[in-house]
Amino acid sequence: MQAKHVDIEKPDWNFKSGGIALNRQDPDLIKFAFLSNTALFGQLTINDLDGLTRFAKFKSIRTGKVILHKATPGNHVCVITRGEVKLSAMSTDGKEIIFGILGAGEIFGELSILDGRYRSATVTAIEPTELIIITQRDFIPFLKRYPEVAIRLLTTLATRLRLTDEMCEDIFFRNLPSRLAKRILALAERYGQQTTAGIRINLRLSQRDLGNMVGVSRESINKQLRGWEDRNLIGLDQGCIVIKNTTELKYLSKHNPDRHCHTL
Amino acid sequence: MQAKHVDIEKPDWNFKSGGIALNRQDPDLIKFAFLSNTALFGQLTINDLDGLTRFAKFKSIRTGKVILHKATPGNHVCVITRGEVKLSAMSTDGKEIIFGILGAGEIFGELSILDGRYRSATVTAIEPTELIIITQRDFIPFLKRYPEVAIRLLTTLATRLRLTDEMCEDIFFRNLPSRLAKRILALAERYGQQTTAGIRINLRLSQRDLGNMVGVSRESINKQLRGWEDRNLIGLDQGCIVIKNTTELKYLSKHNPDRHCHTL
DNA sequence: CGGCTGGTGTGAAGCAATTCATAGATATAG
DNA sequence: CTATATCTATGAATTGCTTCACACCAGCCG
Repeated sequence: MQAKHVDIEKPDWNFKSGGIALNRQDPDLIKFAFLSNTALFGQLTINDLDGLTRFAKFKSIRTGKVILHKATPGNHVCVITRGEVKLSAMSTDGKEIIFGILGAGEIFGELSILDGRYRSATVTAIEPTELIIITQRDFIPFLKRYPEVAIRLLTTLATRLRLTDEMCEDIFFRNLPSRLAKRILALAERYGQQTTAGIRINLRLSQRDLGNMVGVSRESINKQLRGWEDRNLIGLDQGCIVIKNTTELKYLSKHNPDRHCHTL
Repeated sequence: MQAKHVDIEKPDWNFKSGGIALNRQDPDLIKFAFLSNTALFGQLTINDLDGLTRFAKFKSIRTGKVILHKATPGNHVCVITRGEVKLSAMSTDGKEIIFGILGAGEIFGELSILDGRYRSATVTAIEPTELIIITQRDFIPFLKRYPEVAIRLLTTLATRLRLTDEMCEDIFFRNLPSRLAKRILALAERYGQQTTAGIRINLRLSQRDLGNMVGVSRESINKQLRGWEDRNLIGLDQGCIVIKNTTELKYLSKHNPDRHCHTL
């Protein structure tokens, strides 16, 4: 049964649960089941979470659909129950930068809730995605009532801050091969699956996406990947990258060469 | 009276206050006087703050001294009561990236407290600086006890996350002139002082520092600044940049040219 | 005081990565 | 089941910025 599609930006949600197997059960129970598995809201009882999810809604998003737009106002946070989303920004001339990818159990949209400013990035589903949407009205009082959740959220933001700091560093300090190798290894850390051929990254990423994650052009990614394929460092399996020589890739990623080393 | 110098990394602080006019008064009162003026701890009473500052220490730092080192463990946060510090990271081959500058009333060192990992950046005093140092042992329980402070800290982190995201965007999307113009205008926003010649940026920054803030070489900064000086967009006053034509600089900063526009 | 260190100023040479151009392969929509 | 995007592939031309090399200047310190 397909969930009714509702535009998240317009607050006319008139359904309580959608697109999930537990469709006909008590919505509060479903919300609890999801949230109690997240790092942020785990360790809380269903009674604790009641105040948080009273006005919460479910929503399903199709691959490729934008969930929220950078530079627009927003007053809700989203918890991902299924799927993957990318956080990104576009330049006026059509270039894109991908800040990161979030998956099940993770939260986004909290920045606008916290500082009242426009959304800092565009969020797009890159897999079929299900969300629980929590309003600011529920969220902030909840943080005040459960300071340990506020502190866990602080930890989450700390982690993200570290990641973007690191992204800046990498762009400054490393060249294309080093950045790309590092990113591929990071992706493998999260989406990698051991196969006979090597570690398969189970995430459909175009070369353009990869370029936007690392800050180089699509063509450069292509040439680098082909180069590595020729050297048998990586391979392709149905559009997914397979790492065949982790050691060498790690070497490339560690090395931050600014000269005095051929980048082959 | 010069405050005794104490190495912050070694926990042998044996003084309670230093280098400030109120030297001989009650240390708790001094701490309160400072903290109640900060965005984070304002609106709290001296009794509220007692639990936070029981083990807090003062410290003064001379210009150029490193306050804490990236990639080292740490279990204290610092509140700046006077001066300016830069957050930065170094590459293996000696390049530096400056993430930002913090001044009086602002806090740093909180990331390691929150996620328990090593310091994410090196912090260096770029002016004579005075700090209140708060231990993790005091800080975390305080956040739990005063959730509104935790939420204000969340807001602070949200702001910083936006800034680093924006930094990544700028490096991806903008070229040197655009980035530099934007940064200079941002500096003017904070350190600018209206003079007859224009807006004077009251902060001693070498061209190298400026380069490290926008991610280009010292030489490139030099050439760009000289170019703008020739066109009378900016001037120099005792090593400080003076903005003479804000309109034009704003135009340059907004324009994110990737071609089809001469960057002179 | 004279030597050293660190900042500024500027051209020439080099290069990593982009842009451009083009073509085939592969999806996705209608 | 075509048609229209979007992705991959690749070589040639271009370029913005870096690196290098050098000269000059100011402040600091033993």
